[in-house]
Amino acid sequence: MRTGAAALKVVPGSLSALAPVESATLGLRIYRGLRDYLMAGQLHPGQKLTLRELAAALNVSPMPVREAVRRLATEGALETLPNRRIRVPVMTKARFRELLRIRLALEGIAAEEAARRIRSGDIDRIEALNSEFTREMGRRQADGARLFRINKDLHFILYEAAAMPLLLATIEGLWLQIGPLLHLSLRTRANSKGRNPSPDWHKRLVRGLRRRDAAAARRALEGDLRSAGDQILAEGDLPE
Amino acid sequence: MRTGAAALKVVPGSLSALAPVESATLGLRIYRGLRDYLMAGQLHPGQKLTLRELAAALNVSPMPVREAVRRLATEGALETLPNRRIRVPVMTKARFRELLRIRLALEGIAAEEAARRIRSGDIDRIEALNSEFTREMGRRQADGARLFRINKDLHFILYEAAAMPLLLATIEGLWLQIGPLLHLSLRTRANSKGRNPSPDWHKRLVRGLRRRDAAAARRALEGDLRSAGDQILAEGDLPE
DNA sequence: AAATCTGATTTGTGATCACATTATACTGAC
DNA sequence: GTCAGTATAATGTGATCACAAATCAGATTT
Repeated sequence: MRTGAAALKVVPGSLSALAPVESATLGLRIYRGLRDYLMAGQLHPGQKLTLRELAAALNVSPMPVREAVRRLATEGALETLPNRRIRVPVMTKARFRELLRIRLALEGIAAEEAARRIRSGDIDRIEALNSEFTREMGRRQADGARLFRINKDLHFILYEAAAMPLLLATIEGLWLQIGPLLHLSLRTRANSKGRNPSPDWHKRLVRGLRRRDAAAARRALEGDLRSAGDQILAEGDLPE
Repeated sequence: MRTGAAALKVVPGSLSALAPVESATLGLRIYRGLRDYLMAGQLHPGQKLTLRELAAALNVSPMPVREAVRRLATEGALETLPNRRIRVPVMTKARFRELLRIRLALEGIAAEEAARRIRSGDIDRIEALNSEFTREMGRRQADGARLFRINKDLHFILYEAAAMPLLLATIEGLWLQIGPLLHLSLRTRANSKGRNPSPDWHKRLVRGLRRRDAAAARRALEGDLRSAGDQILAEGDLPE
């Protein structure tokens, strides 16, 4: 028997819809919390953290915090300096360009594969999210956090449709590193609306998906990543 | 001051060649040991591990072992089942194909970039390693472990020459997952020598690098990965 | 015989403690 | 003021302990 629930003799159709009892370890929940916090841009680059401080804020012992922090460190979302200090990594232009190049390759694969396998319902969901996205983009005071969330959901519907779990995990790791910056850029881009000469890559993506055109889907996605990346690089906030 | 050594007033040319005192945490050393052990194919897929067992074998407390194991788990080199059990992941054909596709994309980028930046001395080193490789390949009883090590060193000279640290770390993570399998395949391929119609991809790679031809270097590397991958898939040892 | 139950053992997880190392505040000398 | 030196506080690391959950062996029932 694997779990307590599985030990019951399940009569088909009677208990099969039972929600599995959720049990995550403390370390895992703290990891997720910190991850979302980082993605939302709530921790700024260079900021130093301490285990005891985090533990006190979360009301747990330093132990599970240690685990969560070390996991984020191996994913590149945090950094342990040789002095054993923990901090949020600073994004340099070189690091950002490298990240972008890797993303173009991997998310491009995901786009191609998704174009072949995605169900039309998921294309509808992407289209709906894009409507929300452009609507929020058009507002006078666009909500950067909301834009980021919508954009992220939109992209990950695509990536999940590729049905490549290892690729998905790798892409998630990359987003974890660049998330906060995207967050900033979206707000800026929204405020500088009006003179936006770049095509609507999301819309092109949807068209490519509907046609099952893998190459077109990849081109649209690459255009989206590149335009966002160029914008961030052009803003000049990045050191080095 | 960062370290004790740096606190000394270093007279240029007198102490500057002092070897930095090496201090790695226990967890890090255990991680490296387990990683090399996994890469060498000493742990077979599906094998179950326990923290206390490893700790006893290494003569340390379970704590640093826990850290090393969890790090390997986030890198995909180990697996923690929902039952909290730890085991070496089993490689399925689907997972292997996905891995190969990601490797083609990322190691292809590294090959291109390396072709532009590599110094001729490193090309010589690659050429020398390839000589060793073909020599070992030609022996009656080829040493699979040695073949794997030579092949790995050869590839990583290339990847380091690309000077993309993030890309390098990602590629290392991928090798960590396929390492054991390559290990097996190389032995098999060496034993089935004679009827080997595939071109010498390593040699083509060296030629491409000398010509600074990024496209040729990528093609050669892709050919190498594909031929090794096809061989492993054809052997049929992989489940599912 | 095969399946179910039950108790003992072992597992990973989290808390607490000890310690070497590092950062920080403080002092005094020039 | 600026810098070297020192003492105090705080940090990450690793060991040890406690505990719930999982595993396994043997007993019992169907």
